[in-house]
Amino acid sequence: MNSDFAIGLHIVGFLTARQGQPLTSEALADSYGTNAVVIRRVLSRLQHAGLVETRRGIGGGSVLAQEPSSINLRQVYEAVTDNPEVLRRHPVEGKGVARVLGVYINDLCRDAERALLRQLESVTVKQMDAVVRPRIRSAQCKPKK
Amino acid sequence: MNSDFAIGLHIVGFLTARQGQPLTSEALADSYGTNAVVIRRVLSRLQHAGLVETRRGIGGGSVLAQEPSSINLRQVYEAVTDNPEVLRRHPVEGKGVARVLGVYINDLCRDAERALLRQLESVTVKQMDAVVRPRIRSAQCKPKK
DNA sequence: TGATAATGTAACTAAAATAGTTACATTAAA
DNA sequence: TTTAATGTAACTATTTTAGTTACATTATCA
Repeated sequence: MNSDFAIGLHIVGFLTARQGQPLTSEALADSYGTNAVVIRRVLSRLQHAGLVETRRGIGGGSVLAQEPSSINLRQVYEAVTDNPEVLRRHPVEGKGVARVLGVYINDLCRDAERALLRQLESVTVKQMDAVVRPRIRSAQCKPKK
Repeated sequence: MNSDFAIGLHIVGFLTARQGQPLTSEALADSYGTNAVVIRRVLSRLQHAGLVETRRGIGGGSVLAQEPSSINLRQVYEAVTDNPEVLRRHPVEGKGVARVLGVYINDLCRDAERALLRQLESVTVKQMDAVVRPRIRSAQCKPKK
């Protein structure tokens, strides 16, 4: 697993907090702490999945392409991930015991991953924003006293 | 994620099917299709977790150290894994938005992983064996007709 | 129209993770 | 005491990951 899911959530979360105000890949990169190209590569995937829209040129940048309430975190995960597997598969070219075990183990991995995806699916971007945004405000407006 | 979980399950599954007959790392390696040292490294972890017992010397090898019914697959997973995280964390050294998002995203990853582990926990080695063993037999005694 | 500010993307690099291998010390059984 | 096994360190090759440079493309605006 690479960092693309964390980056994707960062992008989506940040864009949502901005409520339609476009953010540049540069701003996102500064925020996440990486290079703008790394961000653009993830943005490109989010675009293809229809989760984000990007405009070039002066005043350009990215915004969410859908309502935060209609995007769940599994969609983000799948948008940014080539291969959704998080557990390494058992080779299945073997024979006899090896093959039988391989098939069983791989089915099992799929079940476990399904459970993970169900969990991600149960959270929408809107729900994420509802938790995150108030914390951002209170973090920015320095703790009173 | 490396292949250690698949290897660990292979080991445990194979040992269980053997019902107390020790298997050498060489035999396990041939079965999985790797080098015996790779197997021994995983065996070493399974031993430390108390899931497997190994004896050196002639006639040596490994056997299960517990009843198959009292081992679940989460135990195998945790035995062979340094870091049980399957989703890459968000860096959390940032400030403001980055930090708030990071904390939220990491909590979320933990929840998703918990769902995956719960799934693994729900399957015992005995249950695995109950599915796998019959298939091994029928694979060995060539399909009739 | 031309300067500017943004994205898109290929190509390269450094570092880390992964899997495999060799070598050899240790242990236990026959 | 020979033989067959494990334990483990050290090394290598490959792949993955993250980051970077470079530059073409696109859009805005003065």
